[in-house]
Amino acid sequence: MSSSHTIPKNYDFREVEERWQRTWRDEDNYFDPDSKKPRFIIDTPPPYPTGNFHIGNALNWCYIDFIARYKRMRGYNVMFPQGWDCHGLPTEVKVEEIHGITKNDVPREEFRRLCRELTHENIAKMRTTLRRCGFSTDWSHEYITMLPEYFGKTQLSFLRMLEKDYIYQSEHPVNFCTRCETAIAFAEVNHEARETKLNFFDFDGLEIATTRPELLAACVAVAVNPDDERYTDLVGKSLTVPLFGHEVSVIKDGDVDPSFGSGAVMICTFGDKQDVHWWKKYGLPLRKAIDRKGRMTALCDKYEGMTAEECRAAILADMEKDGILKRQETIEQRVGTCWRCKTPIEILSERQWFVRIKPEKILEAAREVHWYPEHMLMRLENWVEQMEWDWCISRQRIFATPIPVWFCAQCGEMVLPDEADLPIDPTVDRPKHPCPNCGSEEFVGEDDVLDTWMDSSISVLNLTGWDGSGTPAIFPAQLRPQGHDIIRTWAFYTILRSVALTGQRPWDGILVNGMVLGEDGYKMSKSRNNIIPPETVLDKYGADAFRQWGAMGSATGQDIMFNWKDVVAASRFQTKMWNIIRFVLTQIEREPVDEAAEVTELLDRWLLVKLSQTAAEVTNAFETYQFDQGLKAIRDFTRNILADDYIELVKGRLYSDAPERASACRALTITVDALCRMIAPYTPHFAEECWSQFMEGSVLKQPWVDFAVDDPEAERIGAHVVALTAELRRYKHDAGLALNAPFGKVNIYAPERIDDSGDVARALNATVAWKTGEPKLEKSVAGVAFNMAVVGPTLRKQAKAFMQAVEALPPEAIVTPPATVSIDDEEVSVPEDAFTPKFAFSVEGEEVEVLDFDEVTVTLRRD
RNA sequence: GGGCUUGUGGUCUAGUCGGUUAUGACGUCGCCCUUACACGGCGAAGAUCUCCGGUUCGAACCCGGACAGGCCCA
Repeated sequence: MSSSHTIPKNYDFREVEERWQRTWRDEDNYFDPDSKKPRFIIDTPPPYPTGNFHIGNALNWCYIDFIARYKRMRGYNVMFPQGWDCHGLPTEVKVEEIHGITKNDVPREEFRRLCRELTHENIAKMRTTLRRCGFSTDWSHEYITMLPEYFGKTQLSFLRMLEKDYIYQSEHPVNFCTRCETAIAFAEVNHEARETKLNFFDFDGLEIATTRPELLAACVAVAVNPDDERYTDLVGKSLTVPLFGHEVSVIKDGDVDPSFGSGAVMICTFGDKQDVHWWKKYGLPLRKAIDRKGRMTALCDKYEGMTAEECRAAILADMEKDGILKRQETIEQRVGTCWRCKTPIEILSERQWFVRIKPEKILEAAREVHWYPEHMLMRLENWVEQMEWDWCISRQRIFATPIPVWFCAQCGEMVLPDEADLPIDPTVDRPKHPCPNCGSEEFVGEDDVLDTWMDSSISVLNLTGWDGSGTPAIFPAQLRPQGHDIIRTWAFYTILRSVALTGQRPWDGILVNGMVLGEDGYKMSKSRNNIIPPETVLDKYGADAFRQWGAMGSATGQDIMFNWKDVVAASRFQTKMWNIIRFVLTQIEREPVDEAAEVTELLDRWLLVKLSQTAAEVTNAFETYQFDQGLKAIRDFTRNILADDYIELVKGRLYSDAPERASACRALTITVDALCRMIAPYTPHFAEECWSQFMEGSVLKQPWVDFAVDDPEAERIGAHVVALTAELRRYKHDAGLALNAPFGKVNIYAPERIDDSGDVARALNATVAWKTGEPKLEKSVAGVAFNMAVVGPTLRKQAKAFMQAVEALPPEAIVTPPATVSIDDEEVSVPEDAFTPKFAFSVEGEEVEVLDFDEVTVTLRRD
């Protein structure tokens, strides 16, 4: 116990949080590789370093921090790393914007340098926010994917998967953004609704409807539904493509929707995924009409060099001129767009690198992982089961991990670097050996780079120390926390890579959190102007209040609406608890407290029972990642049990000089100690500050509450006393009396002897006499109360009739139930505890009021 | 079009292996500045638990359907 001191009247979160953040040392949060403690490795998401830590990230980090702090207190060796997923288009675009250049204006390496520079600045800003939130990050396990030590591992993983035939290159249709000039994966394609024109035109005598006339030059077939009687004669015939003149044949396929457009569809390479499907199925020729920059190719004759949009207008104009354009309809269409720049994607056939997808193996591993909440697994299953193409991992960009491959300029042989030399940049570095096939020393470096997910999908391998020589000793990790928006990307790719490189699942569990919506209920976005940066909340109410909001906003896994009210409520709870701390402190400092004092009095024992139940509830909540329930249990206990019930009842005893006050002081000390520990994962600064008023050292380094009190007698009788007091106070209130007004004489008749140490009398400002047995009152039975939990299951269909029969019984029979009652001439036995009588009281002589409360009868005479 | 998910007082929300009076917060109203706290205390009002049907003695909860919202995807 610390010596007597003054505790500030108000809790100043600004001063307190800043002070503790200065006091804590990073080393305390380091994962210890030599430790004998059980491990708890968290595969934290590496955010994209935009410079702003989004409130959605912050929610995710709150969860992670709750877990990390809880697990440390439980004696685990916790790894809570911080990664940064640096590569990718957004930074390239930002650099182009800042410096007023395009990526081709400066040498490749210079452009990369500018990207790295910006990224470092952004990371620095975001680190500040992380620290302000009070996250217990393990800064010794920070990783930055753009640094050689990380992307060298990305390259190593690439080579390993290439060896295992998981990676191959091939020409295949891919999603391509012509603005970014790069291939992208399906996961990066968004779908947007747009209005467009459906154009009906004469195709060599057949009416065809298309939304993409600019692809006419790429037309390779016309398809109709086999059951469509309009076109049965045409199948197998050949038609001449208007404006271009090449011949295509008419095929039949059940996928053609006869009710859409004219029922005849032209297949082009490639208008959409369906075209790719048919193209493969029927082995159709390939006609490339659009190039990587979105310009029409030489195949398009006079339209060559136009953009797709210009070409569309030109072709429609020409059709009109030739009189073959019949009509146009406006329709709503869903178009795939680039996730980053919103440009409609094209499907181009390109030589690209792919990762083979082996659905069964991925699903097998995914099912070994424990999913919280469980149903999120289904999202992954649905995604995996409907995948049609392999994962396209090559990108035609600059700021990314280079694909570590050269090709022999003479014979085309693929040449790989020595693993010891990684990382390499094949556009700068040269192979150390001549071509093993032809001996040539002329090489062409691969200038494609890797999809950013190739970096981030080995985060857990990196953390566990994977070096290509097998499965790391501390693999798999214990937990992956992430949002449900990236299940089909980050979670999916990580499982895929883990299976490919180690043959195992990457983690024991995955905790999927919801999205943070704005106060208006919509996803936060610039256009809606509903973005709230975490810093705004930190400035106004502090990190601990923000963290409480994160815990309480909604059940884990559900989307959570940002809500200032909840933040305010959180900060008020801190004020409330702070005042409790002040109260307890003044009481225990009044006289030196004997640490060995025993908790002897009824209500003190009752408090400890409730505390013990709360501790069990909070522990269970942490174990199942139900952070809202844990904090709710703490708040309920603190406000209702501790403040409103207990302290109000024992105040009088504490103010007195009664020897029994030592028992209350002891109970309060134990309670405050446990509360500080339990709330520490949620509000570390606040918990430290409270703890430091009483105890030495840091609460964060204390073991988790290990507190179980089993005292059924105190629990039962204490509950009676508390409820009884509440009833009597309500009575006082209803009678228009102040709660501390003198109240006269109260006789309480309970079935057993109760010793409340005089607490009730002091709380009510009354003379209280506890008695056993029944008061000498005249009472009459006024009704009956049924215990449905007994009546229902026992009597089932007869329940209703039974209740009617009981109600019809004479009063004595309700007080002393008969063995049976008759229902429809049948004798039905009366189950135990099926009902209790409701009494009405009448008193002769002295005028006393009677309160009937459970098994307890109270008579009172007001002064 | 498909998958997942949600629908509870004015607002947001808890809850449900089916059981008497449905949780809490904010808001509203009334009383109270009681030696921790007015950022407080005590109390009140306010919900046919989205709708329809089914199972059941009994449904907010289980089943079927409808409607509406959200997310992900085609």
